[in-house]
Amino acid sequence: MVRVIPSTAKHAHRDSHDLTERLRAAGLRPTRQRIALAGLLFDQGDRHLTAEDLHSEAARAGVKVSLATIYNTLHQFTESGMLKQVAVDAHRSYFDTNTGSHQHFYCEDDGALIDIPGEAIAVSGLPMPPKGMDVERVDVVVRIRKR
Amino acid sequence: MVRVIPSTAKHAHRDSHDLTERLRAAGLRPTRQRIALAGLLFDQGDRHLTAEDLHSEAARAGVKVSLATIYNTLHQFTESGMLKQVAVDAHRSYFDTNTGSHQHFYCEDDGALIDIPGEAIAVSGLPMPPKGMDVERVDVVVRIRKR
DNA sequence: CTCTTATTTAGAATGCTTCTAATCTGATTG
DNA sequence: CAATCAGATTAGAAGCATTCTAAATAAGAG
Repeated sequence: MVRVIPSTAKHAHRDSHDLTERLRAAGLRPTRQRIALAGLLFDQGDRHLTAEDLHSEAARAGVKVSLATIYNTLHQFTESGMLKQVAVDAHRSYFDTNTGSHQHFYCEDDGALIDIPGEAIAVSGLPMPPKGMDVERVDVVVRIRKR
Repeated sequence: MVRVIPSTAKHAHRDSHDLTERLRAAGLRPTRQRIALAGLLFDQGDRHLTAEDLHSEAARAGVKVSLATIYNTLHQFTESGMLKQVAVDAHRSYFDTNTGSHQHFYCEDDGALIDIPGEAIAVSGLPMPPKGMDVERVDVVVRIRKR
């Protein structure tokens, strides 16, 4: 009986190459840790996760990475525009792999975030920002809870 | 020469009485600490401040209050609707004495918050919340920075 | 005034994040 | 391909805001 090489092997190779290029483009050395974390972050659609989430996910995936590196990497990815940081609650800070313009439902019961597509929503009547200041971005958080 | 009783004395008395009633209405015993903190919080218009801000303000005003009480009080006031908590940044958590519907500019350079009146701004195109959930409130944060 | 219960408090504990200094690795050069 | 060196990673310490704990204090009822 022939053991079929899983197709993920091929993907892993292709992805790893893409990720390497992506890191280089961001001015970051494609190290083992950064490639692994980028794989976890970007290989499964839009995600919202905390530093701790990513750390345990890496552990589960058998990637040995220190918590310090998790933080460094999340911040570097955020600075280079690969991630967006979402401040939703004094207690929880999420990193969002969807860097496009979009907004969130925030469930106060369990802390879950749900994307709201950017096209769906519109904010009107914004006053001018104070003199000498530019608008960086507009965040909308719709706080919801179980009825 | 007659020493005139400062008019603030009269106000202090009136305010203190009002505050006492307000605390009672919220189901909170009007203790020395809560009355003093309520005075600092509500006697000077709309304010955005952190626990640490209030603590040092109390110290400056000669009111002896522990930090634990500051936190307890801020949370109790928030639960009873006298304050609103504003999550704007992973690092800074503000309490807002303006509990009406309004939004904020957030200056990423220095962490300052500036009110945007609720009437000015409108959010349209909000999708329905997931089944069984109610919208609690919609927060808009306009992030600005120096040009 | 006494009793009961809520409140306050100092200080310890927690949790998340950043810092430090040492070690290691990726990339470049000879 | 070995040496080099700046950049990256790491364990653990440190930092900071917040919460917890257990004991002391103060408010309100009777």
